[in-house]
Amino acid sequence: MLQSKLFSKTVREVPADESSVNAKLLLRAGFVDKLMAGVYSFLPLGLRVLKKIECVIREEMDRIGGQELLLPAMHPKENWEKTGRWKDPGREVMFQFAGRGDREYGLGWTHEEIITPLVKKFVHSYKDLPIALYQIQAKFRDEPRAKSGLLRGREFLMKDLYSFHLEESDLDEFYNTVSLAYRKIFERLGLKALVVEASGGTFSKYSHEFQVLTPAGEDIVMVCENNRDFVAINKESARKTSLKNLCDFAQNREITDLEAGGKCPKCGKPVHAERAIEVGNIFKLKTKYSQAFNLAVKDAGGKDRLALMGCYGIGLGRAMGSIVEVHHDERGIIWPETVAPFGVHLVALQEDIQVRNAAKKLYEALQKAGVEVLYDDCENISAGEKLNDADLIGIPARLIVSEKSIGADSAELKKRAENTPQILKLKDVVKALGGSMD
RNA sequence: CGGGGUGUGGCCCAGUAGUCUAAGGCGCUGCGUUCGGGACGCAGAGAUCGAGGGUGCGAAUCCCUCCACCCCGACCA
Repeated sequence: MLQSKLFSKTVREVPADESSVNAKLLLRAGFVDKLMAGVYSFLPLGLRVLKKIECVIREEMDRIGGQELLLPAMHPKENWEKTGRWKDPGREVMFQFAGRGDREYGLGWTHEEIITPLVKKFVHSYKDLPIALYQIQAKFRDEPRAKSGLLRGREFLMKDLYSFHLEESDLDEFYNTVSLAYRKIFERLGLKALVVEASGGTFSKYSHEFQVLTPAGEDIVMVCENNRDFVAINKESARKTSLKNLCDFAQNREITDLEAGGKCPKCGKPVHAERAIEVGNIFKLKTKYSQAFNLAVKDAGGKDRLALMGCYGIGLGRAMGSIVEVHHDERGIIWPETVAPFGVHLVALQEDIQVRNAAKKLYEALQKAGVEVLYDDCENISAGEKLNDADLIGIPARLIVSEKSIGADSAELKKRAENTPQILKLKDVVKALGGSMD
């Protein structure tokens, strides 16, 4: 991609009304635009990141046997009346409106009311179970207070997976499988997630949240200092703690009666209170919705049995915002390679014709080699400005071509998070970036 | 929904004891000079001062109502 053709531009001034790190950086760097509180447009740069996140999630969902589908965003009132959620909590969180002939509709803020009757149409026998269906789609929630940039929105992309089982043991096993898949997803996204016991809220009593520790978070989690994930997150304590005897205790403050400094009920070590953002969660719904829609299947003995359900969500925009909260410095974003909008940022530092030619050659060679490259070919822009923009945008690898480097028949390859560049001969650049010349 | 804050060209803002050509910076357009960490000169374009109402000869500025955005709290898969 030629940067001179890129739709969005970086801006120098911090947006007036934003204080969250992710909002400031994503807006300044041109990844997103705010339409209103909690509702954002994803610009070309931001959409690339969102798609990368989507891709990671899709891969892991497919890997555990999930089948992707796409449900409607607009729902008829009737489905929601079946579960009683048109009034409560529908009245608070659901955008509801009337169409032609006063027929009432709502925008989906979750999809149990749609997926359950859908599954009922196709699944009649225990032989059809288990089944796991997921979608990646916009959710709408009339939040009392949208806030913190992408972290809490009124319209946001979410991956929601629903599973259906005959036996409880099968639900339990799949719940576990999803939990492991989620760990993998967040790891791939560059997010160190803590698995936390939580209340099921309006959904169920059985749930776990995947929490990323950050001061930007809105939850407080109580975590045992010997917690496996917590130890892994805090590298310092990891060195001190032996890897044996690790604990798995962590609870959302909403459901715990522990206080900071209290003793872990599992291992007796002190418990810490940490601020965190919930990037994913998993629930066992059991028969709550299969009952409402009478989703029953014949078991091997010919008897009708209600399907057992689980549901599992990840907010993509929230994940993106969380990544920025965790991966940035005073200069800008530092994207993990897995979600960076481009693999490398090629910067031609001067107007000099030799520099231009060398940069253009590199650009073409890299593209040919399958490397995603953003080429800053902008003219009449000072070196400092280009470098600052590159820092802000945060592509993890940067390739600088300049009068200096060209004299040595080389380019500088620099990691976004590091200061010292690696000097490479032009012919070796493509290889260094993981491409090959043919 | 309670509390606090803010609304002035695309962006950041000055101006709020009332005087009408609303200041500056960024960005944008043109010309020239620059070119390794946010360059410079000259010349330009661009504003229903959040909205509606009111009081004045006169309102960005005073009064009333409303709206939006941000933050804290409540709430929250």
